[in-house]
Amino acid sequence: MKTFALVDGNNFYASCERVFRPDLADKPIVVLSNNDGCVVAASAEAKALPGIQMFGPFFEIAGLCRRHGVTVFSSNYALYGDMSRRMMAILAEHAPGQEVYSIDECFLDLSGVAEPEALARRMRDSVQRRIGIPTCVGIGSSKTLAKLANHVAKRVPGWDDGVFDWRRLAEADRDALMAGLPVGKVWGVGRKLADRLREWRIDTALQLKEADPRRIRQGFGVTLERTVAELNGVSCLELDEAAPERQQIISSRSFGEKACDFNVLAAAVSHHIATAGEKLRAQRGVARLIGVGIRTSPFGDDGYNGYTVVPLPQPSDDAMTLTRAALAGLRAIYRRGPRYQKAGVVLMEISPRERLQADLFGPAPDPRRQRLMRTMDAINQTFGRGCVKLASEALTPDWEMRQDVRSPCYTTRLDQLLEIA
DNA sequence: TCTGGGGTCCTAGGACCC
DNA sequence: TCTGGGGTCCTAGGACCC
Repeated sequence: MKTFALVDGNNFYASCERVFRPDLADKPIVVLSNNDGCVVAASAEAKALPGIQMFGPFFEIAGLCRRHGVTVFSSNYALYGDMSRRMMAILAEHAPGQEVYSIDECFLDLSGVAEPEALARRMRDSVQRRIGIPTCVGIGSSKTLAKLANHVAKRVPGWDDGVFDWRRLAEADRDALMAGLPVGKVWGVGRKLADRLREWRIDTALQLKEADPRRIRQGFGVTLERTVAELNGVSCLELDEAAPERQQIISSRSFGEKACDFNVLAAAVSHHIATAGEKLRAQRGVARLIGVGIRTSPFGDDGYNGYTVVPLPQPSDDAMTLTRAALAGLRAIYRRGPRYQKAGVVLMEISPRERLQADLFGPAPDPRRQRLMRTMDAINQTFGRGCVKLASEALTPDWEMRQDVRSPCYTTRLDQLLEIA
C-alpha cells in the first residue's frame, strides 16, 4: 500500500511576509498578484473579514482594507521563491521521495513509514521552527486522497489541527466525513465540472467516490475516471520527482500602464521570449512554433486581441533566433491605436534537443551560439535575471509592472537584509 | 483617474484529404 | 429524390490549478 503526503504552507505568501514582520502576527494581511491586480493570498485574519475574496480584483476591496487596517503587499516572488526552496529542502530531509508541485506545496512518498502521522507532525514542527512558516499535512493512499486530507487538516472543524490521515478513521467514519465535502473540493474538479456532476446527482466527494467508473468515463473522460479510482485508494498518479518537461512554455504579463507604442510592446515581448527561452533551455528542449499575443483589457469595449504563430525553419533554443521570430510575429499583429494591456509569448511543439541533432539533415547548430547561450544562462543564474540580455529587451523600460507596496528581498539581497533595531 | 494574474494541458470542432 | 465516412492536423477556447 502506498502512502502519500501533501504538505503546503498556510496562506504561503502572507506567511512569508509575516516572517520578517513579526509585528503583523495575528494581524490581517493580503498579498496581491502581479501588477497589484488581484488578491492571491490572505492571512486567516484577513480571510475572516467579509468581502475579501481570493482572486477577486483588489480595487474593489481597497477601501475595506483601509478601514480594517489590513496590511497590503505587492507580490515579492524573489522572497517567496527563496522561502519555498528552504521549505522544500527541509521537507525533503524527512522523506525518500518528493515532488514539488507548486511554490507552496509538495507531495512526499511516505510508503513504508510506520507512523506517517507522527512523522508529519515532526515535519511541521521542523519547518515552523527553522523558517517560521506554518504548514498543513494531508495523508492518504493516493495523491488525490492526500490532497483532500490536506483540505480536512486545514479547514474541516474538529479535524483541523494541521495533520490528517484518512487511515485514522474506520471506513464508515471516512465515508461520513467525505459525505460532508462538496465535490468541488476534490483535486481536478473545478467549478464547471462540479456543476455538471451535480446534474448527475453527484454533490459530494463520497458520491463521486461511489460513482460507477464506466459511466464517469463515458460522461467525463478518463481523467475523472482516474480521480474516482484515486478516491477509492487506488493510486493512479505517480510521484513525479523530476520537474516534468513542458509541452508548452508561456510567459506573459500585464503592463503597469497601458501601452500603445510598438517599441514598448517589442521590449516586453523580447523580455518574455528571453524568460521562456531560459526555461526551454533549462529543460534541454527546442521549440518549433512561437506564439505571440497582445491584447487590450478584456473589460473595455474597444477590445483588440492579436495573436499569431510563427514557425521556425528548424526547432531552436537560441535566444536570438527566438527573439527575431517573436518580433516578426509582433509586427504582424500590431495595430496602431489600441491601448494594450498585456503581451505574451508561447513556445510550442517542444522536443528534446538531443533528438533534433540526430534527426535533421540541415546544417548543424552553430556551437559558438550554443556556448554563448550557456554562458548567458550561467551568468544570469549567478548574478540575477536580466544581468545579460539582448538589446531589444532594453529598448524601453516603460512596460514594467506596478508593485506599489512590495516588501524588501530579505533573503536574496544583501542590501535588503532585515535590520534588527 | 483608473484599476481585473499567470501557467499548463485538454478537447471540441473546423478544414482538409482520401 | 435521397443518401453520404473516417482519419489527421490544427487551433481557439475551455478547464483546471495555484
